[in-house]
Amino acid sequence: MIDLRALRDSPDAVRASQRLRGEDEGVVDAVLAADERRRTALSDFERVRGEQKAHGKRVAQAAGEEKQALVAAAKDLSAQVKQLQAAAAEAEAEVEELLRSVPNLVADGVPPGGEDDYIVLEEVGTPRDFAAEGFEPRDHLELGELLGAIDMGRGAKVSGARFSFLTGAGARLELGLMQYAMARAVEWGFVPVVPPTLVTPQMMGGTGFLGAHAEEVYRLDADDLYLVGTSEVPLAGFHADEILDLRGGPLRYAGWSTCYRREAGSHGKDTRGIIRVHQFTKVEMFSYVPAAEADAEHQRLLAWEREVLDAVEVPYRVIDVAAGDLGTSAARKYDCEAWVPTQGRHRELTSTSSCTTFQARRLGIRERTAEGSTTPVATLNGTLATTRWLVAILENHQREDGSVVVPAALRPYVGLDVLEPVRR
RNA sequence: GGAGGCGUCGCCUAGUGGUCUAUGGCGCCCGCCUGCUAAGCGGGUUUGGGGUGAUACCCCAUCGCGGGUUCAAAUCCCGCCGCCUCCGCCA
Repeated sequence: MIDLRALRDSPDAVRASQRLRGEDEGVVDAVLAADERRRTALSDFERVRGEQKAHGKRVAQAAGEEKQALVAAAKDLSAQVKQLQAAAAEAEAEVEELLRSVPNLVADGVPPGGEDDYIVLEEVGTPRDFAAEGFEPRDHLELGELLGAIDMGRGAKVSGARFSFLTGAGARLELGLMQYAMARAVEWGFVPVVPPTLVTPQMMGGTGFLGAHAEEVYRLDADDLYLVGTSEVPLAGFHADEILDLRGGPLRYAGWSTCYRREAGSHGKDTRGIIRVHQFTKVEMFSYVPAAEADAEHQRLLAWEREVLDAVEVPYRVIDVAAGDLGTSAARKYDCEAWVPTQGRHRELTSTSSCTTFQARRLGIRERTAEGSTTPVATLNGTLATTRWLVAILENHQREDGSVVVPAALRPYVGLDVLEPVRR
């Protein structure tokens, strides 16, 4: 949720942000009008409520007939209070609802436009020239089947489309990758966390996932809980309604979790293999920092992502995501996309978002200021590893015989130097 | 799943319908006093919001959360959540 006071102060900044995102600007005037009504209604209620309280004290001290008369008058006041309170609550709710519908303010410098209007910041590494090496690369699923690592058929049998089994070398590679990412995060000072993956509507809404993309999340109707699509949700909720002490530096957590996504809007897209599945695992970084340090922390998260990408030795590029493709909560987002040889294009492996104070406002996460008051913190998140990374690792490190060389950094965690085809 | 108990400010705690502004202590902050770190004295110390874009002042809400009863609710009633004790069931 954006800052109501900031919207009052500079409505044009909010309008500009909405334009950049391709969203409705009219909401700004609607909020301003609703806020005006809210403040009037609140003043009315508070004035009469004050009268009622003062009157109540006189009732308490009176006795006999005098008391009877005072109670009669109190009934009238009580009726008024009830009505004014309801009106104030309604006005309050209206502002709240409108304000919640506004996505985060886009940061300065974010490229305008939609999904295809990203800016490439940097390209790292060089794709292998398989033609020069004299063989046609196999795609990740073909390799996965050769290696006994990925089983989509049985995934579909047991759970339906877009579900897979990782078996043998596939399971070892996945677990090794996650362990490696987690070990690095711990080395950088992150607190490792295994969070719950079922969360309340408050947490899902507070992190911004029940807005435009609500149809992407699984909901358990019987329990009114949601399955998280990322551990960002429980890691943000971890400190909900708390006042943090950030004088000693940012609070950083690295969550490992299974993630669930309905992929409702992507029918027919990436149906082969494990590029886009309903369930995968992920190691996610999450930082709580003073609002003024958000940009600096964002750069640090990006740098840490790149360290792990470098360690798995796949070519990748860094993009600055355009305004129209930011999530509800993000003010700025950088993605790292790995080269996938058989697709001849880059695919997202990591994504780091600065949510500035947007999530913190909704979730009530503040810090104590030097003056003694409280102020919302900034929250940021970034990917350190996901199941999708297996796609890039398998394809980029394959050999002509179908074996796959495990990146050196992962070998101690995977327990294998080379993944070999299995006999059937 | 069943029975009982509990939930008050950072911590502990008093408070069974109105009696001043929810007690009191610890801790913490400010000041005074004091011949070193102690003691004593005085004041302050939840959070959110409104007046109001204000470090002062005034007001409203806030006693786990949400409803209800009442002129009036921390207090009475209902639902939910959490913790503790016990019972049952289960990996």
